[in-house]
Amino acid sequence: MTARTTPAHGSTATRGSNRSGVATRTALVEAARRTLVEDGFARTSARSVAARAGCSQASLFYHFDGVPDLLLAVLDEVSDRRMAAYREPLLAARTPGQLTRLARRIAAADIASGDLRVLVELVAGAPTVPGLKAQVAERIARWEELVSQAAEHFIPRPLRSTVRPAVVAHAVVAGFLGLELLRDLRDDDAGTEDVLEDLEQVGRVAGAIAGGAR
Amino acid sequence: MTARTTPAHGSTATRGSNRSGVATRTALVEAARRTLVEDGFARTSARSVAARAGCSQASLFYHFDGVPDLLLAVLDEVSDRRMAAYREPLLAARTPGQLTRLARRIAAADIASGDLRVLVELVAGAPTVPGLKAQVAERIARWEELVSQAAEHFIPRPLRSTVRPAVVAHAVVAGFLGLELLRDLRDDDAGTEDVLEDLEQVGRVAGAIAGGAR
DNA sequence: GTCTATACTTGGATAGAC
DNA sequence: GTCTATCCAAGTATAGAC
Repeated sequence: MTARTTPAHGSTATRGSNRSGVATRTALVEAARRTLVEDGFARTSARSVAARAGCSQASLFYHFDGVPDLLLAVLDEVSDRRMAAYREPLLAARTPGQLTRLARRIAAADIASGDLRVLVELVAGAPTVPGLKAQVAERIARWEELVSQAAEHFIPRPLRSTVRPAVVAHAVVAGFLGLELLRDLRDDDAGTEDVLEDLEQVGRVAGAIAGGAR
Repeated sequence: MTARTTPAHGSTATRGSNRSGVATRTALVEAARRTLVEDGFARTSARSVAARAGCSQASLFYHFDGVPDLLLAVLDEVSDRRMAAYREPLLAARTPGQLTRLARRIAAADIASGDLRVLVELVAGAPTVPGLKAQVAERIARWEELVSQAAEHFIPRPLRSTVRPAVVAHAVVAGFLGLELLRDLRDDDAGTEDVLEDLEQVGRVAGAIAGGAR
């Protein structure tokens, strides 16, 4: 149940001034993403999204099973794009200095693009929408797994039973989400900037101590 | 504008089987708190709260200026109670071991009572409700100040320009909120438990190294 | 103070024309 | 595929009786 709606496209023609079906579908996903970022989960309704996408509500329900289904499509788009961009650099990091610089770069990009906001809105809003919760949890879990793998390179084996990589990853993801949550509350990026700044300083020092500075 | 509604109570009598006005007011605050915890911000409506409080919607609008005003009363109740309970012990902590044990105790209590959930729901939901945002931000700021003061005892002076107490406090608050955000997503406390467990282990070791173990 | 009843608004979702 | 028109549910808020 709740299978993703993917209507068959009989003709691929983009006829005249009307855009094709796929174009409308794409526009809806992008409109929903922007609405989540700019107006928040609560104000992301079929009406508001359709208006931004420049189509009618009915089109939304033609292309998707409902609003939650559309939100899931947004999550997948953001999730896949982030994973593609960050997976390799994260696994390639070897010194604390590299890792913290990378973390800062990722945070800056995710904040500027609104991707982090999309994740926060969905994580915070999903629990009230029956089907969404599990789906969102799965995407977050994938992200935690990646961070966990990256963390393994930085936790000496004898410490791994005390400072477990998976646990560190959970804390890191929670930290990112929490920082974005607070950032929206004060719409002042300074707080997040400062945390990353201090973290990078610490990472730099740790990298130097570890010796393998490059 | 948007001043808190506090109707004058001419007679203090609790007459017959009807509870007094203050009792209804209190019941509404408690009902709103429970609704936030159990159903989330989105489902906390005048209807749902009044039903749980055992009174009519109209009573809610008599005692409060509207739903946001009621939510603010909930925030104050939770905020003040937490501050009263945690202020002294937090400022009294002197070893990392003490601090992490305390942090764990606080987290456990806040999760069990639902207070942390109230904070998360309000921080996440406030931005969409015009008046609420600034008020919630103020309460969170108070909490950050306290944590900042506690953190000063643990950051050696030469390090305080690199690891700024206020920044650490911001990160800590973000971490708590983020962990609770994720906890709700998977309704499985294990993740949070593990983070606090590992943190306490690290704190214990750090406390021993610092020498001042007690 | 508290109630019932009601006016008004917004959102999800579908029918049926084109 | 996309639209307009429409139905229905749920929310905020107020009026007026008691």
